[in-house]
Parts: sequence; C-alpha cells; structure tokens
Amino acid sequence: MAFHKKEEFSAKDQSLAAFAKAISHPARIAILTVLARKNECICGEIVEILPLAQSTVSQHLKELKNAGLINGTVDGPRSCYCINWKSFEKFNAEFGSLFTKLKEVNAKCC
Amino acid sequence: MAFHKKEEFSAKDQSLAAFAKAISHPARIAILTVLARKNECICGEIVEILPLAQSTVSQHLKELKNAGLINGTVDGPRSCYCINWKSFEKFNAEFGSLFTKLKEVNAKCC
DNA sequence: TTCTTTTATCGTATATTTGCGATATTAGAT
DNA sequence: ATCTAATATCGCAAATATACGATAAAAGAA
Repeated sequence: MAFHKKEEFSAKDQSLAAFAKAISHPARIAILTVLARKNECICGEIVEILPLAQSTVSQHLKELKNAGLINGTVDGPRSCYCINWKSFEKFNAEFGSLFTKLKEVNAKCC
Repeated sequence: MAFHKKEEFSAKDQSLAAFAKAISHPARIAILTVLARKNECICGEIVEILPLAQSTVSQHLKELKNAGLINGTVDGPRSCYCINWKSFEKFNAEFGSLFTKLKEVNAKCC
C-alpha cells in the first residue's frame, strides 16, 4: 500500500524531499516569484496573475506556508504573504549541499 | 478538474518544477546518494539498501531516468545506473538561479 | 445592522503517486 | 533446451494532489 514508507528514510532526505515537493508545481514557483517581485505582500493580486481560481491559489499558499517557505499575516479582511527568506536560504543551502555531497562521494562509473 | 493547468505556466517554471518533483521523494534522494557513493553503477544493490520492494525501486529509477537525472544501460540480465552529472548540474544551476532571482527582485515587505 | 470585499475552508471530482505481488523478459549458466 | 538470477512491466489498491464552485468568516463601509 502507499503507506508511510517515507518515514523510513533519513530525516535529512525527508526534509529535502518535502522542500522539493513544495516547489514541485509551477504555480507555486510562480507565486514565489510574484511575492519576491511585488513590493507589498500581495494576496488577491496573485489570483489575478495566475490562471487559477481563488480557492486553488489559497491552497497553494497554504502549502507553501506549511513548508515554511512563506509567512502570512492577516490584515483586515485580507492576507499578506511574503517569502520567509531565512528558511528559504536554509533549504537552498540544504539543496546545494546535496549536489556537493553527491559530487564528493562520486567515483566515476558507467 | 485536475486538468493540465501546469502547461499554462512558463517553460522555465515547468522545467524547474519537474526537476523538483523528481527529487520530491526521500527514496529517490537516497537512490541518488547510493548511485554517487558506489564505485559501480548498482541496480539490485539499491533494492537491498532501501526499505522498498524491487518493483517499487525499479519504478523510482524509471522516474529519475525520465527526469534525465540518471542514465541506465543494460548489462546482461542486469541494469547499470549512474548519475547524469551534466543534466544534474544544469538543474542545480537552474535551482540556484531561482533563489538568486528571487533575492534580486525582492524589495522588502511584511 | 446590513452590504461588500477579501480570503479561507468545505465538499467533491478527477488525476497522479506510491507501493506491492505476480508475471514477463533477458541472457548467462548447466 | 532448461534453469537461474536480475530487472522491468502489468494490474491493482490506497493515498495524495490538483482544481473548482459554494460557502463561511472577518472586518471595514454604508
């Protein structure tokens, strides 16, 4: 069954995989780009830019937030999101070190 | 419906998302690590190391291959895999530039 | 209070992913 | 030709992801 096999892998691999999953949909990469580009932490503006329904965008935002890649604060009837640079940088380093590690341990093959 | 909305995003975002998806499962990260570490391009050895059935590992290998992250060559009754460093490096750069780009266009918020 | 705007959440449909066992398939060994 | 070992693929079940419309919630404006 499609059961929690994921948990049998190392915490590091799980963490990196979770981060990768967060950015494994073009809509979420587009959202991150919009968040970085706009001066303010938009919300409904994202809906206008993306070819997706409001509820769908809200769901993607939730996933990015759960992954820790963005922060969200409530401002009246609207929500203000922005990139969590700290954790984003952490994941960036984590990913970079995967590549570095792979290269280091490599010993030519095929 | 869960329809091809993905195709409405930029080619670059789609490409990066596809790469992220390829490494969005700890088993696949573990496979990449094994492939990099072992001197030879293992195959069934991976099955022994991972807590997964042979058919499942074979499927993960297929996905990594489809994503272009590994190469596979048939050697008698067995298959020999190794990391495709060229495309892996390409994706690494692509990912790094996402982070760089986000930082560049950013203009403080929240 | 009632209306409006903005966003989150619920319910639902469909698609994809994950995983396994069983069954091909391939090629060397007997 | 038959057996064996290593892999890939098929068929299936269960879980998760994607997407939408409808509805709830929150707070300012009328």
